[in-house]
Amino acid sequence: MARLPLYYRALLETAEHDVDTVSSEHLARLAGVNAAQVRKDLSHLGSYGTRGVGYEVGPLLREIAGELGLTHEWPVVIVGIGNLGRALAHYRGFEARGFQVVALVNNDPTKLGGLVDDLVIEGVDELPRLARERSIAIGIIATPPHVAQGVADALVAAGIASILNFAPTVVSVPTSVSMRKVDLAIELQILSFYQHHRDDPALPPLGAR
Amino acid sequence: MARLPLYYRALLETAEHDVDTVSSEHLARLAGVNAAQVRKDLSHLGSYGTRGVGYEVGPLLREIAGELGLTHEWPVVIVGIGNLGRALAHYRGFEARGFQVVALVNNDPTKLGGLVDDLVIEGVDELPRLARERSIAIGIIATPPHVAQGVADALVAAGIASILNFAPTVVSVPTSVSMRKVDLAIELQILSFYQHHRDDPALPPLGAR
DNA sequence: CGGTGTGAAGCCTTTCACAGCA
DNA sequence: TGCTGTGAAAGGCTTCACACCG
Repeated sequence: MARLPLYYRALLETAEHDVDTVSSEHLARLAGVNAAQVRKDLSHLGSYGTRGVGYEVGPLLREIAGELGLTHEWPVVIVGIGNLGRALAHYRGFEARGFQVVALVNNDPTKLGGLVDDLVIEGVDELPRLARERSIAIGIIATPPHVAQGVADALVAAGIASILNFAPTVVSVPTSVSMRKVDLAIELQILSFYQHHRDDPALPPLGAR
Repeated sequence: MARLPLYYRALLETAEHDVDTVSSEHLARLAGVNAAQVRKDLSHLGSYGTRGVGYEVGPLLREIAGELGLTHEWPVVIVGIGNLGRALAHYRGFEARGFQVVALVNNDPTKLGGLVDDLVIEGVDELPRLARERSIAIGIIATPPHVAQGVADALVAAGIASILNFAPTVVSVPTSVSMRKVDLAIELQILSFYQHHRDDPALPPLGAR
């Protein structure tokens, strides 16, 4: 159900335009997917559509928010306060979507105790306490690759079971933990691959990618 | 072939350890995928393995680098110099992988002409000239969502056919252009979804995700 | 033997097509 | 009539299993 957030965003936009009903086709265009897929996805949530009319924006928004667990704030810790970590700490898009950065962790002694906005940078060994005191459920790894596995282990040991990993390395976690990866260099390499194979007849047309 | 960069990174690591032969199983562990998959993927590049022995690290590395188009530097332009854009401009992981940020673009008049490292921030209308003079093939969009579509159009008009989009909105480009998306809020929402449905028996076990 | 290369099976996701309801 | 909800078909990707080779 990785598409629910897309529908959610699309519905928020339509709600802003004071539209209170959308067809699967309209929603599909906004989310950039197929209309049949929208209907199938939404049917899994129960019947929120009216045949011949479409879906009611308000109720559907509430249903999806509930499904995604967006009815309350999620406290987040960022580990690794380099360029990327600092940028993520400042990123407005998180709070707008219900995620609040409540702790910063970095083991570099020169940064320890420093401030980013109102947050003190703390050591990795403070993770268990921070996680407990601030009810942290999500950790973001923005460290160099060679310490990422250790950080992941520390997050797991602190009871944080959802991890977003920006470090360009393979990190393994217990199956009870969910982890998502964002690897910027790999994204560029994939672009480079297609750029390099432009006009390669053996490749599927670009529209299909 | 979105896994080639993973193999590439894994092979670089083994090369550092002065190992010159790897089995598909070893490579699979390093890349975090299935061994059969490694063999199938690599067989598409031709036969670089020796039965009973494994794959020769050096030749395989060169072959993959060639396939990914990593034999030369790729000049990159970053559009949108907010927190994220600035962090990306500083990000070391790009240059280490053959991508060089050669231009910064931002339309905010208060930032125009400013410097980030040695690069001058230029206006969007300079894109065609920059793309031509600096042979830019890849553009990164790190703007707020409401201007992302316009920026994408400008990139395409400037002849840039590979785009990495960080703006949290759906952007459409001609089928001749390849675009990849990284949406940080959506990644967190997906984590939130699984966190919210933890212990939900209707869901597949976490290991399968 | 050990490990690659690969047909075939299995699985999961997407798309089609249309019945059925407002 | 218009659009949802959904079985069935199609397609793509992953995994298995094993023949074959060094």
